[in-house]
Amino acid sequence: MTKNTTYKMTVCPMTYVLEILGDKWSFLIIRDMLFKGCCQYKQFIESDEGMATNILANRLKKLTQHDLITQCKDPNNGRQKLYHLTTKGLDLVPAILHLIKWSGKHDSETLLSEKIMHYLEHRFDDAVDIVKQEYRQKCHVETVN
Amino acid sequence: MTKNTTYKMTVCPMTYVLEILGDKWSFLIIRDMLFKGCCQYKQFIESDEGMATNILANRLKKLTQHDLITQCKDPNNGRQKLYHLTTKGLDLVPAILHLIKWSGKHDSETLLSEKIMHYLEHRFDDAVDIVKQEYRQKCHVETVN
DNA sequence: GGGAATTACTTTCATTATGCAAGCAATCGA
DNA sequence: TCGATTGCTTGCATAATGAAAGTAATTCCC
Repeated sequence: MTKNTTYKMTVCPMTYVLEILGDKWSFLIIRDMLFKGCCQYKQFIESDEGMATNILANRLKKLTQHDLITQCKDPNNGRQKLYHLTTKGLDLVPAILHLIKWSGKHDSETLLSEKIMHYLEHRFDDAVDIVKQEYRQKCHVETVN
Repeated sequence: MTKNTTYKMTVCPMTYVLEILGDKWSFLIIRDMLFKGCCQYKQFIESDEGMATNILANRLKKLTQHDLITQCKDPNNGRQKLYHLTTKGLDLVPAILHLIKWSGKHDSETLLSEKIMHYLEHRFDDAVDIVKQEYRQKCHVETVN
């Protein structure tokens, strides 16, 4: 199949992803895990956006039920739970980076640095690898320490 | 900047895109425009998902205000309006295709054909081009006829 | 060992969004 | 000119959301 072949993309369902992530908060939770290293309830609450506690609990449960994240007790502090992205969750990285790229391109007040923007535009696949790799390292450090 | 350079992706805002598209319906409207060729109010209403008329009107207005779509009168039928994606709207194609790809991969009941799935996995950039190209052709035909 | 602090929720209740049904105005075809 | 089509808008019942307060389990500190 070459690029010039007419290839009708007719049936393209996306209700599944919208069922799980079709709201304002779910994507932000995953973004905070990826880029801010959030893995505790407290950290999400303290994050910029000001999510209500009940909404956070609701979304963490939903994301867990759909196997995008896992919950486990912090071995060093029984009060705390640790939340981590699963492989299924990490699979969202390309989609999320495209959404971020789009935001950076079309939001005149974006906080996205030109450096990162440039990287997303010219080395997208590398960016995906880096984000995943950094996340896995972060996770490993946090769960082992 | 090579792939091996540690490149911290720390500031990655996506509130802008979620402000506009952070709900169940907005993405579906754009998907219907891209893949089902919907460009009239009626067509969106008749589409699978069963969107309420007030919600549709609300979302079309919002997407228009944010310049993702344009509205114009059908020159051949004054009762009808035609809705079309702008360049800014079409810029969402990569993100949407990744969301569709993710849905196809992780939804056990997906309707996405293996053929398209394979294409999304191995020729993603071509898929983006094809979808955009097909949409532009469709648009041209519809607005000129 | 006991009281205060921390963490992760849950509950309550006011506000907002959604969804269905019906209505309305402009346009068109006969 | 009259009914049908199209693209909305309105009213109202129901569901989701959000702020504030409460709760239970654990840990820290003396």
